[in-house]
Amino acid sequence: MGTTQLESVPEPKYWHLRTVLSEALDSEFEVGEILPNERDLAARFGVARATLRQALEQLELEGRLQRRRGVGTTVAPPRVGVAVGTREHAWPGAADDAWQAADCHLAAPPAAVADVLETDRDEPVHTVRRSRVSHGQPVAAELLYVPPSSVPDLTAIDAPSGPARARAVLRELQRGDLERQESAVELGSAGADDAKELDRLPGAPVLVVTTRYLAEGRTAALSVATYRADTCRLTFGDFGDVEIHHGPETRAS
Amino acid sequence: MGTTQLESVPEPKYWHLRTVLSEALDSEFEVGEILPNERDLAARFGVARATLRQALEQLELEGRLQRRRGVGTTVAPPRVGVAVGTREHAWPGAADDAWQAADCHLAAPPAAVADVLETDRDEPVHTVRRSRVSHGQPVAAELLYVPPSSVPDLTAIDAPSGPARARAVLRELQRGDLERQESAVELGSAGADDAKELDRLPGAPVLVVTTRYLAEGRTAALSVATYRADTCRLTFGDFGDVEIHHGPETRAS
DNA sequence: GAGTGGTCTAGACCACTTG
DNA sequence: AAGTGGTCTAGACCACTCT
Repeated sequence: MGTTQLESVPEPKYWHLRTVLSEALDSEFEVGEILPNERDLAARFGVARATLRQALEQLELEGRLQRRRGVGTTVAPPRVGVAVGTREHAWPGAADDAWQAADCHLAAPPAAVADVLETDRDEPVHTVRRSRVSHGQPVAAELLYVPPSSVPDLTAIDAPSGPARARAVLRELQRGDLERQESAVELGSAGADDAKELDRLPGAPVLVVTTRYLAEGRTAALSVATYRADTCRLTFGDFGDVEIHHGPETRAS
Repeated sequence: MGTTQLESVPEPKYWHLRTVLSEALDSEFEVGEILPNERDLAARFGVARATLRQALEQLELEGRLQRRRGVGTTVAPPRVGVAVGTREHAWPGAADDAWQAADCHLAAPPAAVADVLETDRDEPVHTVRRSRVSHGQPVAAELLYVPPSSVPDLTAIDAPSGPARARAVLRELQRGDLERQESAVELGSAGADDAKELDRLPGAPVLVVTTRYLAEGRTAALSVATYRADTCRLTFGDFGDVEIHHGPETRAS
């Protein structure tokens, strides 16, 4: 008698809300459109703001919504496909790659990285910081670890750090005939530094792509890249412009 | 002057808590060990339970903790590497694959799937449901869509559905000389059905792997698999037993 | 300064597992 | 029955972005 009708199955309110909102997004909203604010929405659905927020968080995780403090909640565009497994787009130093070298310095890497690179734990390696932009939005932040032995011809003349140095390291690495790469993808949360670079809050979900580049049977470099999980769909192979997944309801029968 | 000291940088409490707990997990806890319950932990740190829970949720997202209703919170083992991009483990119908065919029926797929398969939207396709188990734990649930044209020699004699039928479809698909596959990975949340199969609650974070199998230049089958994001690290290539990422703090310098 | 989302609280009740 | 994590509430205040 109050709003609509009681559920015999005690489905959580926030989950039901998520479904209702998801359908509303499909039928009644355009990409980029601004939703009513959280207090209004909560009142409209007769729930506490915390409950409404739980539903919005789900939808944001699924890439359906975008929320910005001080601004509002907008309908997100479909996720952009980001090529991760191809030589053209992802190999360090490729000509037309979408990466922008930001900085480089020589330092001892984390122990786990040194183990993979098979260097001594306190041996300094070139550490290149890059960021990747797609459609005008920052989508990834990367740290690339390059042992000096992988770039033997690197001249020590230039500035020891800075973007120019980063490009030089990448160029030399590219000359070393990279054979293949092995990648792993897992879920993580953005640290304070990554969050700032990705224009997100700390703790934002990211897809962590760890890639090992192999040359002549050994590990020539190691990359740890964090991609914005809300806006990115990582593609391996040429799975470029296909869009399939759109929430759990995809699998009707 | 109450507990410890005020932060000049207004770092959120839950984020600080996450860091403190993360370090405690590294130094003071063993894998599988049970943490104190949420009410005790919240009291110990002098925060509301909701705030404590926010920190625990982060850690669970990062694969550090495992929480089960009615039981408690335990320290999670390192994520298991799950091969996704190799012929041996991931191709449908491979001999030693880790998949277990659960069911199969003939039905019209979602419109987006039909578009990729280049079939008519109301043309029924074989829909195989499989689940993947690793180390005794369910890690993935998959729906595999196979157009009848990809399995021309499939006999219509056997039962039209059920595990046996599923295996028959996979076997015939395998005979069709799959050439290569293209995959995409994105973050999603488990629907009610997937959640149950993965032993999680609805809305649990999952890595959605969409794979297109190609044979003779056309799409022979399409797979949509949801992997538990908390326990899985997806590997492409032979990136098997390497473990690197361990929270945002990995990138010390 | 007004309006937005982000954080935090203190409490309640529910669903589930286990002894 | 007791103990756990999961859901929900009603309110407060903060950080941020706009105008």
